Amino acid sequence: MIVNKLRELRERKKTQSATPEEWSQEGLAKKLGVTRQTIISMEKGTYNPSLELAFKIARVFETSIEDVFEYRDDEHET
Amino acid sequence: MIVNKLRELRERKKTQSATPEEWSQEGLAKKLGVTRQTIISMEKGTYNPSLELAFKIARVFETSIEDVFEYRDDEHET
DNA sequence: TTTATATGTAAAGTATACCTTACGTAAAGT
DNA sequence: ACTTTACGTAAGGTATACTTTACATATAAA
Repeated sequence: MIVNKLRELRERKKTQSATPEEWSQEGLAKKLGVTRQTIISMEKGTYNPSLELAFKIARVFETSIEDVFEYRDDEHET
Repeated sequence: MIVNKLRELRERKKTQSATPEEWSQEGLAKKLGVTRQTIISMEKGTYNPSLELAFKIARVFETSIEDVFEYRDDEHET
């Protein structure tokens, strides 16, 4: 299973940025070229991004994929 | 677009391993819990893995996602 | 009270990751 | 010659990432 720090990273950017609207869900969606629904679902953990989107996210937050997303083995794997 | 070093990494493991069969396409597929078709398609570049599979791959090759996969912007993006 | 901004939910559709099965080829060993 | 191992291709199916549209709620500002 994959957990992410998306909301945390976004909120941090929002408070630190001179233009917080850039870091609303909608602003982030625009930066990434996806819809707001996609951001919501990822923040909720409803689904995981594709590898390509994960790369874009890491780039936007100026960090690595491994810093945004964490992979944990579940004991119940198929 | 995403490019990967899968084939290269797999071949290296194959020659360096005491048990090269482990690192055939089929052997790798078993390690990752996917089918051989999935390995073939990724090595060919036909499709990109999910983030979860990318994590598993990095783990199996004892390295990072960024070391296995590279993200390049194309000029022609939607 | 009205308007704008940010967040959330739901449902139906499209694109693609991944699976299953089946067949083809080439090399190496018996 | 035949068997095994590794690699490849093709086609149809399932799961899920992502889209589109529409509606709802809370807050802050006019």
